[in-house]
Formats: sequence, C-alpha cells, structure tokens
Amino acid sequence: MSPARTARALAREAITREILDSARARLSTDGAAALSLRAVARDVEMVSSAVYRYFPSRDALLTALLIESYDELGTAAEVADAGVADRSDVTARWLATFRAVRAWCVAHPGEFGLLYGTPVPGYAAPRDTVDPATRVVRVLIRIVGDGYAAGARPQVIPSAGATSGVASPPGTIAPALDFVAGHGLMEGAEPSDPELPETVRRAVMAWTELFGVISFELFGHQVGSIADPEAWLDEVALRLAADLGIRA
Amino acid sequence: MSPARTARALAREAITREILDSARARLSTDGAAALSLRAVARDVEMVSSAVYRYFPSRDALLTALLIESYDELGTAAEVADAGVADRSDVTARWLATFRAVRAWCVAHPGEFGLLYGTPVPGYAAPRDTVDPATRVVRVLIRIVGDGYAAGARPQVIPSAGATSGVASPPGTIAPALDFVAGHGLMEGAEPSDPELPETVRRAVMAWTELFGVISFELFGHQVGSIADPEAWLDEVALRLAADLGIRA
DNA sequence: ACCCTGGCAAGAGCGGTGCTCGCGTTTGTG
DNA sequence: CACAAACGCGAGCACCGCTCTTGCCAGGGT
Repeated sequence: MSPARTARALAREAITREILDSARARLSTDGAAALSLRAVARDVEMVSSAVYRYFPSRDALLTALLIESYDELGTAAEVADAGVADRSDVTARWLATFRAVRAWCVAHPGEFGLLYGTPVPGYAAPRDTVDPATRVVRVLIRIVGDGYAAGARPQVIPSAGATSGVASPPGTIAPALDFVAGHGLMEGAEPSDPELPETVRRAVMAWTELFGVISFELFGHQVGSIADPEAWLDEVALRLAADLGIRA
Repeated sequence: MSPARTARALAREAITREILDSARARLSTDGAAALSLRAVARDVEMVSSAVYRYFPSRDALLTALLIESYDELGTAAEVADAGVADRSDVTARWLATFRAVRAWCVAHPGEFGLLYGTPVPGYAAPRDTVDPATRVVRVLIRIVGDGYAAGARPQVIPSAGATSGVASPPGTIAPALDFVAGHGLMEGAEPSDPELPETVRRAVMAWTELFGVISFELFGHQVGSIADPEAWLDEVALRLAADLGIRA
C-alpha cells in the first residue's frame, strides 16, 4: 500500500516538504537566481551538505519548485473556471480565471518570478515542466473555444494580407495547433478546422496579455501609472473578452 | 569645448565605456542577478578593486546599465516611428515600432532581462530610471492618439458596468493620465478629455501585450507553440491595431 | 539475536562573490 | 617644480555553491 510506511520514509517525506517550503519562502526574498541551498539548510536547521541527501543539486530543487508552482497555478485557473456554475457564461468564466491567476501570482511573487521571470542562468528546465506550464493557457483555449462554439465571434478578423502582405504565414503557430489537437482540447475540432487557428491565436494573445499585466505589476513597471492593479486586471480581462467577441 | 581634454579624463571615459560594454556582454551570458563585478574586472584586465574607481558599487553599475539600455530601446522605438514618412499611416508606424522594439530586445536579450525580467534581489532602481523607461509607451500613446485624432475608433468600447459592475473605478489609471498630461503627450488633450483615458488605456494594454510577447519569446515560453516569433509579433501587432481601431 | 548494509549529519576544503583598506605610482595643476 | 588628486594593485573579510570524507545509527536479512 502506502510506500511510506516506515518511520524513515515518513521522516524523509516530512523533511522534503520542509525543504520545499523553505525554498519557496526564500524565492520571494532572494529571487530564484540567488536561491541559496545553504540558506535553505539554515532555515530547516540542517547542515548544508545534508540537504543534498534530499535533492542531488540546486537544479533539482529548482525543478521541483518549478513543477510544484506550475501545478498550483494551473489548478487555481482550472478550479476558478470550473467554479462558474453557468458554463455558457463565458465572460464570467473568463474573468474568474483571470482573477484567480493574478491572485495566485500576487500571493506567490517569488514563485511567479521563477516561472515567468528571467530564466535562471545555467539552468534549463527539463521536459517534465512543459506540461504543467501549459495548464493555464489550456483553460483559456477551452473558454474561447466554448464561446466561439456558442456562436460568438471576434469583432475583427484580420484577413491575410489586409495590410500590404504583413500577415503571418500559416505555419506560425502550427506547433500550438498540433499541441491543442494532441491534447484533445476543443473536442470535435480538427487541426484543419478553420475555427481552431482563430481560437488558439486569440487565446494565446490573451494569455500573453494576462501575464504581461501581472509581470508589469509584480516587477514594478506600473508604479506611478496604475493606481489599482486589481481593478486594472479586471478591465483588461473584460476588454480582451470584448475584443475576442466572447463577452456576453 | 570637450570637457575631456586631458589624457587622464580621456582614459577614464574609454575605460568606463569598456567596463559598461563588458558588463552588458556578461548580462547575456550570466544574467542580471549574477552580474559579477569581479568578472567584468577580469574581462577588462583589471583588478576587481580598480573597478570601484569607476563605479562605487555593483548597484551603481546596474543603474548605469539600466538607464543606458532603456535609452537605447526608447530611441529605437522613436526612430522607428519617426522613420515612417506618411505620418497619417498609423498602422505602418505601429508595426514599425513593434518590430523595432522586438528587434532591439532580441539583439540584446541580456539587457532585456535586466529591464523587464525578475528584479535583481536587493536592488531598487532609482528614480532616474523611470523617465527613460517610459519612452516606448509614450511612442505608442502618441500613435494611438494620432489615430484617434484622425477619426479612428475602437470597435468596442466597454461601457462601465456592462457586465454586472465589474468595470474599473475611474481612478484606476489616473496616475498614467496625469503622467501623459504632465509630459505634454497628446497636445491639446486635457486630463478631463474623455478621449484621453481611452487612448492611454488602449496604448498601455498594447504596450503590455508587446512586452508579454517578447518576454515569452526570450524567456522560452513559446518553445513548442510558436514556430516563427517574428511573424507572430507582426500578427499580434496587426490584430492589436485592428482591435484598437487604428488600422487603416 | 546478531551483524552489516545503507541512509544520514557533520565538517573541511575549493573556488567564487561584493567590498574595504593601505600601498606605491602616475598625472594634472597651482 | 612641488603638491595633491586620481589611479592600479594586492591582501583581506565574510559570504556563497558545491564536493568529498568521515563517522553515527537504525533496519532488515540470516
């Protein structure tokens, strides 16, 4: 049954948890790049070398933090969307998701910096992190898809080459389309479906704007310009929904 | 009337330049947070303590890099906008500005990380940096303002409280409006002008999206989803212009 | 009930960091 | 010409991530 039956395994689990919590606390104060394994060791009252029994390197600890944080954020987005009873009210689902994502990021600025800030030099995130990292945008794609499936349409659909041949070649976001199809998002829609690219492009743009807003807020680019970040995000969410055409 | 007549002052200027260049080169490889004064000292073949004759601290060096980079980026944006001969072709000015900003950021990923990535822990940017930092968004505000002044209008103007009282209170971006008025952007428009808030709000949103796209590209959040970042930015720029209503 | 294997903490050591201080030298100026 | 300011150097302090070796002690096989 439970693989953690012995006292030894139980203690190991508890200490691992303690190390992760201390490391996440350190993220907020020192930043991801300066995450100090020694500082974490002091926090949990162990000698620095002892921590290496639990995480073979600082990079391994970073990876664990990365996956755990991406999962928390993704869960927050999914829970927020699922919490709207009226599934046809895409605007409410949209706003709830935006608010939940911002709320998590504001509550965990250190983790946000790790996820969406400057990459830690010398550290490359392993493949295990890309799936948790896409959970938020998947929620957005689903909401936009539901809205479009219900008949909503963007106000403006830029036609290819509308302005002197500057439109993107069709292959620009092809990998994203394959990803969406491969994950079974937007069931019934095939990669060749002309609706799919528009849905994905709009959702990816909104995803970018969402994290741009949060990034500017948390990284201090709004000081002196945005007085109320929370209200500003609401407004951005609603304007995006209107531009997307999914606003009720 | 060069103030650097003596050989000593000339040498000081040259060495200062050399230090700054080495530091900026290090930004791309090691990241801003790990910028090592000793490492740049080795690059310029000086003893670490000698560098302190030119920059009193690592933070001072960081500030110099910040201001220099913000100014370069701002100049790139201004030059790109000014380079469009037909001033009434706001779409061309818009696209040129977007492309120039991305081009600079892609060419200087280290500096971009310093400007828009995770803040360096323990370092707070002084006031001198906020004016250079706003040069890009000022260009965007001007273009949107020109477009609206010429009669263009957003397709959708969300009316306050259109969706169950979620609209932002009017004071949300009040500081930004004061800033625009104080800098004499959009001449003729007063803070009470109902056109001004819409212009600024749209420009700030576009500014956020622009840096969100670049941030995702440079920080590795597009791997596996966006095949052609350059084409993607073009598309985003044009879609934003269309949503803004300034597209020709 | 024994003993031995393996998880664990401790500590020394290596090379790196920001920064300070005292030294001798070079350079511009009164 | 002599004095003072600016300059480069090297040692040194306290910290960092990480490696390696040493010794302790609990668990499980016989």
